[in-house]
Amino acid sequence: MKTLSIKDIAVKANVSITTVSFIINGKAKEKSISEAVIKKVEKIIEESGYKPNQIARSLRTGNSNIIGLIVEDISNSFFAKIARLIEDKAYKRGYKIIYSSTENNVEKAQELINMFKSRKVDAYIISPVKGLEEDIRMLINDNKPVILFDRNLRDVQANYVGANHFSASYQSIESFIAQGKRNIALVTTDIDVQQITERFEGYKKALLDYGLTYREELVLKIHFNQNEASTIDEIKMLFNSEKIDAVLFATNYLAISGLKVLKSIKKKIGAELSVIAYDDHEAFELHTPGISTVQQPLEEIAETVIKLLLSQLSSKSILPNQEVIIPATLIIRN
Amino acid sequence: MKTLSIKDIAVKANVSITTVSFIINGKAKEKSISEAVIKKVEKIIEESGYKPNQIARSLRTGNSNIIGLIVEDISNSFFAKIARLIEDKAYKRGYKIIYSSTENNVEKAQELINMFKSRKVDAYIISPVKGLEEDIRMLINDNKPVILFDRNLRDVQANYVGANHFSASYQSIESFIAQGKRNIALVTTDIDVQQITERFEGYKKALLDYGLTYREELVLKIHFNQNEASTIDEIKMLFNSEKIDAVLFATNYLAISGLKVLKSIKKKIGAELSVIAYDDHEAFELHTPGISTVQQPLEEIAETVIKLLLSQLSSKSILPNQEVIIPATLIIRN
DNA sequence: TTGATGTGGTAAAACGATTTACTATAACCA
DNA sequence: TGGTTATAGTAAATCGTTTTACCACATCAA
Repeated sequence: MKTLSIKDIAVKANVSITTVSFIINGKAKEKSISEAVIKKVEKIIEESGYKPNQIARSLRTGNSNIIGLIVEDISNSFFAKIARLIEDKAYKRGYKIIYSSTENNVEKAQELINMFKSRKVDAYIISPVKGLEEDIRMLINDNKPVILFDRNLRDVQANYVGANHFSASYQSIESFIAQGKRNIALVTTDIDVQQITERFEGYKKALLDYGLTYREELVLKIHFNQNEASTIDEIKMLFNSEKIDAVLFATNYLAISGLKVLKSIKKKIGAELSVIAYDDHEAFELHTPGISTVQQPLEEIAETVIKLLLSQLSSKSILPNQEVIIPATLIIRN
Repeated sequence: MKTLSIKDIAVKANVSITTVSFIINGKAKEKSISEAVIKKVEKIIEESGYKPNQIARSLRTGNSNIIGLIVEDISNSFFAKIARLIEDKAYKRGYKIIYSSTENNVEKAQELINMFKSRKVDAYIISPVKGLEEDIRMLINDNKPVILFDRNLRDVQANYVGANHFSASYQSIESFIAQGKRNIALVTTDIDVQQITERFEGYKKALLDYGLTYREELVLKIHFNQNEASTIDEIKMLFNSEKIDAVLFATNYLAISGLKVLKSIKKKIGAELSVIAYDDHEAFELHTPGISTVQQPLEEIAETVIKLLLSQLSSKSILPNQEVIIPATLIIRN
């Protein structure tokens, strides 16, 4: 069974292709097609189950009603949840989402952008990698709406939606200090994006503001792409070699590795050791005792991203870039 | 900056469009294009950064090098991980993946299939929903490779890759019985797909084989699309009204809700209550005590799916359907 | 009666590639 | 010599839409 084309419909209805096209695209009235013809054609379309070929349509119009979403790793629960929320919201507005993971790898990210470009996606939502600046600038030059989220790039002017990482991190450390903690460690990654450096800056600033000294040996920077076993080893070393009474994990997957370490070395979380994890995860709520976390407002981030994107898509002129910083909240559990 | 077309390259190189196309598609040799021309054109392509328009290409060739992946919910860690693995493997073979979630909703699933169809995806990987039989049959009639995974549909002949749910569930119950448990509950969902019914059958069969009676009031079927709060309420009721010394949760998200309940009603997991969760999750390893789980071999499932798919894609003739059942393993933790 | 305006529609170009069928010349060889 | 084959390449059709420019006829106002 060959798939039907607009031509088949035109033949069946005994009208021109043009007429069918106008009807499909809701331009019938405006193009003064009679009510009778509209009805007839619509009936035939309905009965035959004809669906326009989106590829042909995209080729002609240059757009696709598709939004490309590029994240670091779709299997990370933070991104998976954001992706799902964005997908839902976009879907309701008639846009489809296609997504892919960069694995924090510039080349892969560039390839993805190229793939999306050659598929003529209408807009991009990107959680960027350092090194992608030029590619993103080209998209913007091309007049494609681009929204960065989760992490910003200093050297590129674009729309951005993200949490206030500095202040969330600062508050976390403040809360440790309020509990009387003095030996506060930070386990973070070595990826050089604003989101991560801000968390680091917040940590540092809070220490200094409260008269504590910043000690390099209490900060562990895990190499991004390494396997979990090595991460666990490094964290284990940190805990074995330093006296630590509080620790902030800068990402949820680091916190998970960290909790595994604590479990294995039988270090109890509680009075003698406080833990805060960045980005919530089911495991933290269920953990005994509950693990305090910095919660990013996923729903709000997704909604803001989509809103920004749609306003760009629907406006003829180029809108000024917006940076939306949404507060993250510290959830204390125990 | 307008994007370049094959015509621009042809003009620059002073050859015909045909020649450029042959070179791009590696058919230069076969079509006897001289080495000199090949070099020249390749240089120009390289320098100009020309990338073929995939939309035009798809329109002409009728395929897209894209595989459509349809899952229940991309934010569920099981699907997110499978998706990521499939994405990686497909990517290495030159295929891109686009994915979307059905939310276990037939209409949404149908819409997704239609969207993929009109984008001419080359093949489909589907974790199906009951009610999708006819749509899947149409894809197969259309000669598109289709692989079902995670769940099978009885009324449709297709390739299928999944774990041995019956036996995993049976073994879980066996292990409870070996520990001397007698009041064994099952918390499952009401979605009517083979995967879920098999888990239920395994539960039932094991009870009967070991001389225990199947008691309906120990089986809780949670309505699929309900919010977590109601789920928690129902599970709480189950634990409050029945004497239970072991429980099997048929999905990881149900187990997470269940663990929240146990935590809130302060029921300790251990000697007096054993728990097994279906599909692993970070939270289970970290939980104190560790939660035993049925682990599906994600890597193997993904690999099998892709292998099956690629063999279909590359074979001219239609291959017979295959059903690959992969054993799941019970991981005992405490 | 003429020019403008409205109504109801269509033919054909365009989007950017792939692919089929063709041409022109050279080389070969019997 | 002429017929065949190889070499090097191209023109044009095609995929399925959207959109521009146009046509034919009717109506209306001046």
